[in-house]
Amino acid sequence: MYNQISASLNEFIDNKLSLDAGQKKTLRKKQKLTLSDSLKKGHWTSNLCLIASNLAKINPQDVASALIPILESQSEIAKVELAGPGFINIFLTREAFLAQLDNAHDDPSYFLNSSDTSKEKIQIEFVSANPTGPLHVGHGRGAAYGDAIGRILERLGHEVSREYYVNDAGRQIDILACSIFLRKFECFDGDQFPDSAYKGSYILDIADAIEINIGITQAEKESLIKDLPDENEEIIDALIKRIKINYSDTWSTIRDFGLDFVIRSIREDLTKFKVVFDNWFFESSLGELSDKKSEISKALAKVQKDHAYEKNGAIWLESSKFGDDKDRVIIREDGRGTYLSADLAYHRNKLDRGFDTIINVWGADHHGYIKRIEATIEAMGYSKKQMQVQLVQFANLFEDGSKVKMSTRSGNFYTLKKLIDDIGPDASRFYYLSKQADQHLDFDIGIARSNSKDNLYYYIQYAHARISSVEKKFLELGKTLPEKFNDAKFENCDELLQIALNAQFIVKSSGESLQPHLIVYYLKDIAQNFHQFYNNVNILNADEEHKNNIMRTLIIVKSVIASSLDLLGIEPLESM
RNA sequence: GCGCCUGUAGCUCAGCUGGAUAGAGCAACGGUUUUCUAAACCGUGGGUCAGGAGUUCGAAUCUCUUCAGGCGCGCCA
Repeated sequence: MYNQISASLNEFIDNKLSLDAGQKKTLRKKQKLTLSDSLKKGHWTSNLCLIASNLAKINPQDVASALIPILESQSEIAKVELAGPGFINIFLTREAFLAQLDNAHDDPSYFLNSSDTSKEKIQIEFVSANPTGPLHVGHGRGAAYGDAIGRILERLGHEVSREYYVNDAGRQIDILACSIFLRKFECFDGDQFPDSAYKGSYILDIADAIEINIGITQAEKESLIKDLPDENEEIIDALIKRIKINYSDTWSTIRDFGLDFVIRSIREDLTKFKVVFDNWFFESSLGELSDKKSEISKALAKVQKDHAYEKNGAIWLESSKFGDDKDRVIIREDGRGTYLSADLAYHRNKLDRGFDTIINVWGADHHGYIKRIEATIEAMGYSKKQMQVQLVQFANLFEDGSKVKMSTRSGNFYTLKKLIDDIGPDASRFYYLSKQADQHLDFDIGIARSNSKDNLYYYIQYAHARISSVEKKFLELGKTLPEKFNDAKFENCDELLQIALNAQFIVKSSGESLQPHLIVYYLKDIAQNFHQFYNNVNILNADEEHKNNIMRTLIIVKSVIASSLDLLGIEPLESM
């Protein structure tokens, strides 16, 4: 019906209104046909008359009086009313209303038109946490978000590739290797261990796990930690340098082992969280700047030719010419590349892989980096419109009303694994997704864990479980579940069905805006309406002639809840 | 200083490509179980949508401004 009414409205605009071409175009774009939010306003609502009257400076009633007879002549439409400031409320016949539901249930894209389902190749890069330690609860939000928009975009017909960018080159990895080395050979007494090294207990686990035949003597240890600089960051750099020079074989063994260990544990945590990546892209695969044939060298050479210059011994990218606030160093004075240079090569690699759109999910603290990377993309000759950055804000964890303290420095932080073990992957995902991603989230573990009525997650699951239970009992009576609505006049289901119809529109707008929280709120809405219905209608004891439509309603609501939860990566519960 | 984000009921938040009386959950108070799961439902109270100005037939929504809060502004990653 949506497409049919839309077509009638567009035809009306084209043929029956005296507007110029530009106005008609505006009108077609601005007019909206939406599901009415209350059945008192009919089944469908259009604002066409309001917009048209605005453009043509005529009374909305005059537009309506021309439009209404056209709509009412259609056999599926029972009546059309002009209401409020100029809305058109369309009331369908019962047969047409119920037919929409059967159709939408059979075809999950029933209300989407062809332009909505045009296939795009979309890449989503998310999490991408540095492989220097376990994922913490902050990463969990990005993981839940990236995976959910992936599922939503797939539902809308797009081809989605999920990627994790592994920063396995650079200083932090050196710090990781150094930290393991120091623990492995117990170079420091417990409280002397440098603050600038990673102090988390996982470093000890890695040190325990690694098997190295050679050891180092007490004298060697002493000389290693002798005459260290005063400043924290300098201490770790000095240690790295000394170990690399004196123990190069052991260093690379430890480095490779540690990196592999951390990446494996990250992957395990994500798998537990039901987030699976199609591709793990290693920064190291871009090669070294010293190798002229490496991918990073080639990428840099390309921009260097036209959009870079030398200043103070470093090579600068003219990013300010492409919208950045200032120019940026891509090759340092000492000849090493910057983080941006690797990222530049990485983005070139991604864009060359033929995606229509690449989506970068970043922590919100990186928002200052957006202009820079956009400028880099433009400088390389691509369009920044191909890339979309989605920011994810930090999540604050609360327990019993007080904030859970987290200190990354000391290694004393709340890990994602702990959260999943605590409340399960599904409830975690649900709460992560319960608020717009780019805004601060207060995540109350106490509530998420509780069986109390303020736990919204269970409120929704309970609706699904209740329907499952009724279905089971219905089948136990030896009946079969209906596959269509019949023509019964029973209308108690209609409010609930009207909401069920909205599912496809919610998925569409949540995909277009990349906002999964719209689905969370929709789930709350439909669950609430179901619970009301359940309390009002004694389902299994209802009149036989009504029972068909009631059961059909429940099947549809259950399927809408299940498929909406699926978009969030959550398994519906059959019983509670 | 510059840039981005936020300010809606006591609390946590929806609503923001302008539209019909501003919503929900929790908290408070009062009800509902001989009946399919009471992790539910019903009812009552609660708002100058931070303040001000502007655009419009119409503003929580758009523009400007003030105030309050968060974040970012490296030859770090």
